[in-house]
Amino acid sequence: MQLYHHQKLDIYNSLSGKKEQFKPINEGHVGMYVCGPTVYSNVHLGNVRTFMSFDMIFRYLKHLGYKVRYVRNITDAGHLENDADAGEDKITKKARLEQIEPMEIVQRYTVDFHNILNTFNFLPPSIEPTATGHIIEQIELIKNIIDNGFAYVANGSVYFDVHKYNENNDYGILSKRKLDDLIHNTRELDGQNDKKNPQDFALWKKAEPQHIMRWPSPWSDGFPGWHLECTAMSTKYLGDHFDIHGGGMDLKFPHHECEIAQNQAAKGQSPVNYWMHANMLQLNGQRMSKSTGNIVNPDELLSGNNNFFSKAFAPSVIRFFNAQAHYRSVLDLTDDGLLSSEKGFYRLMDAINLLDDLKASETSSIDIKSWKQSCYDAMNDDFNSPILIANLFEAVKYINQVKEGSQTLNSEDLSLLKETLNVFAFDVLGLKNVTKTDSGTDKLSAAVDILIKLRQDARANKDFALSDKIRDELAEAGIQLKDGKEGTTFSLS
RNA sequence: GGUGUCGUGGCCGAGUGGCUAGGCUCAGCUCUGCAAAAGCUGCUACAGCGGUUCGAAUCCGCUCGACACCUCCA
Repeated sequence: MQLYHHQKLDIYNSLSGKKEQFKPINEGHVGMYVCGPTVYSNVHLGNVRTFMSFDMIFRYLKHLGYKVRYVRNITDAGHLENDADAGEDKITKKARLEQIEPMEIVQRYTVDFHNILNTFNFLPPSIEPTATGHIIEQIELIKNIIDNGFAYVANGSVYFDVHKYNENNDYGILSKRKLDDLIHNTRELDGQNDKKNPQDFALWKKAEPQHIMRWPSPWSDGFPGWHLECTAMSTKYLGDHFDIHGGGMDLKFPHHECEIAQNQAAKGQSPVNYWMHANMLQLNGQRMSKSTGNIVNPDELLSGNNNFFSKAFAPSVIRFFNAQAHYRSVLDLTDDGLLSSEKGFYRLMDAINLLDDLKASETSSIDIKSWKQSCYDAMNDDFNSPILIANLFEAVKYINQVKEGSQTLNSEDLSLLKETLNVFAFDVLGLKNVTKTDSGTDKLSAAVDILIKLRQDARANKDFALSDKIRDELAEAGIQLKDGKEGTTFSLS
């Protein structure tokens, strides 16, 4: 009996604007697609936040017992930068500047992306397809859309006919826009001469002579339009209709709106049951942006090598910080915020590490079973990780109280508490148990234990000058002693 | 200009038509030789102005403000 049979999960669906009970198309199986990065530069920290949220969602679905196929693509084909650039795409442009092959750029930043995600303890997706590996599928899709009358060829390029589509379909169903409003509010842009209407978007773009990335097609040597790859790859691996599609809030329009239109036009059905959108990450109250300099890269955040933060932060601290906000809320990255999360994170880890030392009693004075269910209730409510964390801190209180002797747990509840904490802190939230003590070596802790013993002896002899000297000098060296009822422990600061 | 999200205590950040979110900070107490750590206690907020209601921070309207999208962006 899998957990999902008795844990009722609600998901906020951007399509309906409501929380809905999650019911997969095939019982026990979940198909989830998340729009991945464009690998033409180092991965953006905001991008990392989005993937971190979906990593947590992936982890929780798996924990519930679902067999999840999680597809997250790599966009390596290059998107049109803008129409004024006459078809030159971002990847080509960067390659030209650095005098190397486009695929060399792609390779470099794909490796960077994976390194960063590994550092943050991400689970790998089930499939990580690349856009360049699915050119044939994209061409086939375009043929379907043309055959069904929703696209037209113009000067070697193919465009999706939004106005035609909107006659019997709702272009704007996801982003809650009206085509009429779009018509009245679209700016005049150059280089759109081939399009019938400015709202139309490219399915295939003819390559200019200087364009290096190009593939043959029935219409021209060129490259696919930038919404098409996700339709091609999601349906190839998850089917024409699948459970969950995720991405950043800013992809809702036009990207995801176009995916719906493409799928509807090519396959006659809307592709996705549950659309999920993660919110933006800000830096000191402002959007991150290269042009204003208000930006920090993931590796700069981890190394402390930046102008925004007072110190380096461990990957798990950043994960914890992220999980303290709901995935649908804007999160503001600040030094104060990270520092306070860091303290809380280590307090949680210290408590978890105390578990093995706790002594079981005959009876329990705390209702661990209902505490455990409240952890599930939090996650079942649209993956509410902040409430989950509030519950984890309840457990911190329990652990410390049992240690102090003001509460008791029997051995059954003690192992249930331990098991549940491990599940949520490590399996679901993806934290790593990096305690301050763990950062030392066995030899260090043996040495500190000797000093602790010497200090005990000094205290027993009322030689407080010596005992305080040991304590204070260790503190100066970054080793903090903690006196408890059961003896003295230490942590590194 | 259009569309959408939102505005919570010293800070961060959940939630919700009547019942303590949680974290960090701060104060007091317990423990301690003194501290630290840990525990306990306290600090009772929901932008402003109207309205609906027995009752609203939670629903509605307006005002102000923030953010996102509308143009590459997670």
